[in-house]
Amino acid sequence: MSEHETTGLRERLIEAGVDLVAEEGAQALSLREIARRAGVSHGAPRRYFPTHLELLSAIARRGFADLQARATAAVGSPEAAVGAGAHPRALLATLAGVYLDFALTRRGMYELMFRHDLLESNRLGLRETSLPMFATLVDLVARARPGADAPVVAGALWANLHGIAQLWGWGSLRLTTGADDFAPLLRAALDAHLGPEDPHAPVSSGDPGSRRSPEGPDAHLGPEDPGGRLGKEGA
Amino acid sequence: MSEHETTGLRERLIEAGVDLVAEEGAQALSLREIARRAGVSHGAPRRYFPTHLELLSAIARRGFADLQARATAAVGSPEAAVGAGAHPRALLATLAGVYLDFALTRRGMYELMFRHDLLESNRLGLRETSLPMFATLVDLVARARPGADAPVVAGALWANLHGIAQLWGWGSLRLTTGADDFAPLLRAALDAHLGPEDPHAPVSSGDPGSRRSPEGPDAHLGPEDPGGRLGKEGA
DNA sequence: TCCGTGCGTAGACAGTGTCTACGCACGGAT
DNA sequence: ATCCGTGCGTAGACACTGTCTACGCACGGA
Repeated sequence: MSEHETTGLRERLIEAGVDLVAEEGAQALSLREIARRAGVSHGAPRRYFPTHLELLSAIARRGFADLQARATAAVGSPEAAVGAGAHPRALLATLAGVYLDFALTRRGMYELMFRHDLLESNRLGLRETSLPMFATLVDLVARARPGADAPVVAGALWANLHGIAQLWGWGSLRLTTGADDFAPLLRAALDAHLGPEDPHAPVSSGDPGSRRSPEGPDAHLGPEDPGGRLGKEGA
Repeated sequence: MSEHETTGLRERLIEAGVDLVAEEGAQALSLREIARRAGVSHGAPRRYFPTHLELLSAIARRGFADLQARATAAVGSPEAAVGAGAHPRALLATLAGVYLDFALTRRGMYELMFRHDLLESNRLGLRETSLPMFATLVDLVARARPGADAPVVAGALWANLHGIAQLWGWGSLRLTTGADDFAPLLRAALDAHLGPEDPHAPVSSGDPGSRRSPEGPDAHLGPEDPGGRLGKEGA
């Protein structure tokens, strides 16, 4: 109650939740703890979020927006990027790297985003928040594999990324594959769904250095970072 | 306290949990509700399971054993099956179908099995319970794609199945792909990781009827059902 | 017969989400 | 200038949860 409370309580609650899930994980997001962090009593959130799930959904929406911002910062608009000479395969590798990097660095937020028992995924446009990123995924897949059923391939690829993120996140894939990095799994998934290597790529076919794009995707979003105001890193 | 309580309380608690998760879902698995179902007081489970997570882990272990039993019932030992003339690609399709069928019919149990925050995944050999099935997966992948890095490809394929199971389970993939069945996604994943179609398959290449194996995997485990004593379907 | 030990009961405690009643301060109308 | 109403946060209650601890009861061996 002492600091700069120029912003409304609703926003403060969401930001407290974003901070809390980043620090303590998804299971620490109790209604009362969020209220404590925001400096209000446990009954206060009810004025803005009638139920616990709605508050968690608002927090998760920030995560979706954050991920979306990172994606567009990395690959930009697909038409513009492809028109500028970028290859869809490389853009997809970058996008997949951004996705896995998000899932494995912001683990609590990613876990919350896919805990559908904690979210009201059906209402409130929460599901629609992840649709634009999937649309760009479909677009890039359609360009990378012109003959295929793009939505199905994109869905299978998304499922593969999600599965790698989760199974790698808690160590199952590290145990079974013996690898100490998720890069080979990502490579395998991309090669599987998009073809082994870009066959008629005029530049990257003879350039082995371009293969490290799935390993170091953050090089694309370091300087600009237009999604900084979403998470806690912008406050 | 009235019925046939010849079995010990430990077993009764696990079976009550298996029933409960099948009927009400994973979030209904409270310690006190399981005790209520077993007809004992809320403090009784503590004698056998020092903490809630250990009881949940025991229940999840039943799920892993159940899935494993269905898998071996469907494809049997890989060496024997392949030796008997079966093709690894078809066996993998059957195995994947069994996996997805399990995940989508026993949804509560599958959710519990991969809620690592509810399980003590690191101890107690719970993680080892899923290793033999992954070993057969690696074996079949090694036979289906001799040149590839089998553990990595098998890991990526497993992640793909897991992702499809989860994303399809709560409707995301149905929304994005527009399909009303997960079969095209499963086809896409198998084609991606194992090659588009078995190139030198002498039988199934011209037989479109063999393609329905991912859609109807239970035909393999109807009669024998060696895993019947695991879940509630055997009691 | 007595004792000890295994096993389940019962109550307490802190914590949770939800609901309800209560205040308090601010702004417009009289 | 006074009064009222309404928005907003407080505080307490309720049922429920997981964990801990003390108790009792029945059964088997000495």
